[in-house]
Amino acid sequence: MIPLKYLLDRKQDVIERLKVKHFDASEIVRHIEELNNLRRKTQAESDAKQAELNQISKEIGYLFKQGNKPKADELKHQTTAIKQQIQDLQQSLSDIEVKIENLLVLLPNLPHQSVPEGKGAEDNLIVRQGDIAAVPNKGLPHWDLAKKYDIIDFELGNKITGSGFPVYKGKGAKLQRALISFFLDEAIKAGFKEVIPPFLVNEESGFGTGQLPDKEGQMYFVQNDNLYLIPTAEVPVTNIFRDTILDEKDLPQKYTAYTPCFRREAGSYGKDVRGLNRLHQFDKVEIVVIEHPNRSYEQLEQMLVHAESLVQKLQLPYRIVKLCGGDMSFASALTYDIEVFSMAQNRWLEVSSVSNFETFQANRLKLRYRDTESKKNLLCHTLNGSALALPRIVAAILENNQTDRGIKVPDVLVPYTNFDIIN
RNA sequence: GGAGAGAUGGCAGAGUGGUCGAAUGCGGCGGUCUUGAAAACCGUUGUACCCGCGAGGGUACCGGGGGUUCGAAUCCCUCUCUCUCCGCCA
Repeated sequence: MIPLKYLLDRKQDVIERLKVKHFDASEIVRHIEELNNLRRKTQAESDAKQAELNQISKEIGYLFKQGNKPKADELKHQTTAIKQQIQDLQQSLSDIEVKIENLLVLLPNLPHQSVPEGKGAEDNLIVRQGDIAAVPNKGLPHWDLAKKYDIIDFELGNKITGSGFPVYKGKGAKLQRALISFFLDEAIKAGFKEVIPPFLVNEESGFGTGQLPDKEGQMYFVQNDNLYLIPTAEVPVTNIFRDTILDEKDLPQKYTAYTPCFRREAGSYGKDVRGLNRLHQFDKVEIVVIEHPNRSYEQLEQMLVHAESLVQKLQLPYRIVKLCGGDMSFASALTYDIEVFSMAQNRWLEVSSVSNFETFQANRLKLRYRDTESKKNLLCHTLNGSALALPRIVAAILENNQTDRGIKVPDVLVPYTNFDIIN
């Protein structure tokens, strides 16, 4: 959510920048400005009436002490009308505030200056690309390999739960565990603190990171207890810092967490959902950083380098793209995707998304730091990235490492799996 | 799940209807003293919003929401959470 003050201080700039995300904000901004003027006027009136009532109440107390009951009773009568006025003003004030809030949440985050123009994925900017020459020419897609070596059972998952909930078996299960441990260990080496958060969150947390109110349909909801299954560790981990004021010297806060992720993925179909490409439940190691606004873009680059180092160590062919305005998420100011190439599917698979949200989440979270110089509480910047999501990494490993003898396990994983071939 | 107790500022902890945004202690910050540090002493120390160029003024907030009252941290209702005991349980 864009902070109200920021928005009103630079209306024209906001409207211009949101055009990069193909969002026309002019009507909403105009409406918000109107409502805000009304809000200020209403609060001023309400405060004045309150002050008046407080004054009278003090006098009544004083008169009672003096035993001047008649005078006190006389004053009491005056308060009836004032109280009614206050109640009415308070009611309009809260109505106005709700209206402003409802409009503010409609505005996507402002894209960073460097975000390229564009409609969709085809307009993303390729930042750098690894070597894909070494990728074997042809081979089986991972869903065939999974069956051949009996390591991932999609049918069985269908029976137990439904599509998109695979069962990992034998070396397939061990490979999951190995990847999780490897990713966590690498994150810890890079200075991230490991946490295991809850896998269900309440409504406040969903709102804090921006899943609620309008991406409700993407999350599984437990009605009896009013809880949501997390779609990513970003939600519980970032919410560690909800309603928090940090010391400036405590920035950055760098966290990593492994969690399963649950996504309803309503509306997906076709080749996108084949095999491991898009699941309802999958595993991911996430990195989350709370950073000083002056350093958040530097931090974003470091996080990208960290995620990139993982695909390098796994020796997977990859590229990094900077998302264009049309392909970016609602809450992000700048996003890099890391994609690995699968020759068997002949396509790029997104395995990581690293974003800077600037103050967009922090504003909702009320996550601030105390500025040493001004002594003011200012909004932090929040960032997060996958490091990494497992399913497509597994898909790429299976597809790109297939040999006549079986699937070759990447060297860095062997200490974790204790086997070097899946056959 | 049943019974009881509780929730106050960064922390501890007083406050049971009026001058309480809240005693006191600790912590933090600034200063005096000191070669330096500690101790001691003095001062200062919550958040948000509104008005104002500013100085400054106003309003709200004592777990959340609602109520009683001229006036609520204090009384009532309700929700949430914590603790103790009992039950159940990996």
